[in-house]
Amino acid sequence: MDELDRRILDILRRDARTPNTEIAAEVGTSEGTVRNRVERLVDEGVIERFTISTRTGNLKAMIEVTVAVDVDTHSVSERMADWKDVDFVWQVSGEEDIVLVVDAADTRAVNELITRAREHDDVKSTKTRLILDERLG
Amino acid sequence: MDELDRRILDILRRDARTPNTEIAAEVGTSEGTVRNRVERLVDEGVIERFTISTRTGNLKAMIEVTVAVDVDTHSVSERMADWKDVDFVWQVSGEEDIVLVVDAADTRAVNELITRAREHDDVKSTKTRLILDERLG
DNA sequence: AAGCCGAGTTACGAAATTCGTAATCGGTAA
DNA sequence: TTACCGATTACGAATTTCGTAACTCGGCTT
Repeated sequence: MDELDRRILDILRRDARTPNTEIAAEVGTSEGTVRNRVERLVDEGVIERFTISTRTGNLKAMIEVTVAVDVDTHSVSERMADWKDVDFVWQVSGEEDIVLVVDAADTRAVNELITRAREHDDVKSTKTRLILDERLG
Repeated sequence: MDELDRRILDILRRDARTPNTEIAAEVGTSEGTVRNRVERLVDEGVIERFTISTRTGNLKAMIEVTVAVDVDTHSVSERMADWKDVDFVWQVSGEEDIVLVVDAADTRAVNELITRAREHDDVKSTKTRLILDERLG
């Protein structure tokens, strides 16, 4: 993870479809080097995945979930990751245990997710924040 | 935004490098159609950007920030988005006003961000959660 | 009903990119 | 110095993307 890697990552974060040839020109090296390094970064897990950020609905939100103390948060979060409209599931430190980041069509869809979470036996409470504005770093 | 669009988005979310030809085969249409639709989805803003999710450091965290009531959270969050290691800046509803999602090398780097936030005149308080585990939806 | 329009889809050759692989380079240890 | 190893570069082949023109199929007008 040297400076060259970081510059490549910055470019890909901004636009993951940037061709290796163009990245190479920008950072002053060859296509093959960029290709090798990107491949290595993926292998090392630095790049978790190539993906898209979407705004399919009008509404993004964080649903903070508290589960009972004797629960395996790992398996709970694994199941929640499969729920529709869920972008991320984070196990976090702090008052709550799990945070769902969701991107839904409308408030009804968000409410469905909240309900679904609350209906879960292991879930003690939820707290929802609407994401009013998102800025990418 | 029909079923075909949604299937294409699902595939791209899983791997944004999937060739149009492969997507077309999977959803049962032609390369051109996939290309047209992806282009349209980008134009409509449904796809915000092609990007990578990274784990450059060992530590991800959420820094929840409360700012003074008379402050323009918009401009504050805009500046914070430029800070190093910051992936997202969200303006949110709820007790706190802004949430920073950060990906840092170590606790020291996270602490630097917290300090930087707290030194900001407009920031009244911060609350940090470590992200112990991340699962992609 | 015939004709027409437009959005979406398909077809296909050209351009660009990715990929496989072998040669080369640079630094390091023996 | 020599040998060696990982990283980089070079280059032809395979694949993908791109530009564009033809086609399809509803719906609408006359």
